[in-house]
Amino acid sequence: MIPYKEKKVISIGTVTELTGLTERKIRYYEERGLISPKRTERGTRKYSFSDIETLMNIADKREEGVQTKEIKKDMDNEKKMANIRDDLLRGQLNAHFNLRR
Amino acid sequence: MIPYKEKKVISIGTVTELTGLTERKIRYYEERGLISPKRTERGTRKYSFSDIETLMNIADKREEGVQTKEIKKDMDNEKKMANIRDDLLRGQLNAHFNLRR
DNA sequence: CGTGTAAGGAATTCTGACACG
DNA sequence: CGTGTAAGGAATTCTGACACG
Repeated sequence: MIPYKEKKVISIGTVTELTGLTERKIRYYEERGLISPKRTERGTRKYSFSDIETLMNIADKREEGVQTKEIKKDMDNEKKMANIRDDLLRGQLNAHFNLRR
Repeated sequence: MIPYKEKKVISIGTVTELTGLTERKIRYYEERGLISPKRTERGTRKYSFSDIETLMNIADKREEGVQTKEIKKDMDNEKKMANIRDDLLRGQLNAHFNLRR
């Protein structure tokens, strides 16, 4: 199971088609730290399917009038929560298997 | 579960990096019917992760000296076998659920 | 048959800036 | 703050062809 979803291989032109956003917006959201495309040696941006999903969520939030700063805060928060959840789960699994030893 | 693997969004330059093949070879294998990238309105080729896997298999076969015609025959055959298998499975499932009715 | 290469054109992508608000 | 646009350069991609074998 290779993580195709996270592989950064899509150029910005294709992203505009997939998301309906302009290049300008996409680059601006990067500037604000909402997404982090990879750069080729030459400097062209490469996005993953995951980035595209994020961009579509951003587009929805922006339509609701949410500012990029707010969107970023929410996204960072979600990641934090996910990490806490994963840490807890890991801890429980470890405790479980340690007890069984 | 979106089929990222089949979505044709990768341009040929990225494919050369991912597969190690030259553009010439990639286009030639298309000419021989081994792969079928999508074309944008403007005419640039777009490949899927699935296409990339196919290309890597082709590269291996070519190194073994297998001709493209032979490779195509094998690939077509594999697809045929997969279809037969799927048809059989579908038939069994249908029979199963019909009997239960 | 399979692949390299030079050729010329057309579209892509990038950055920094000015604009409006 | 968020986005549009014109500007100029650099790299990408395409096709058809000649080459070698």
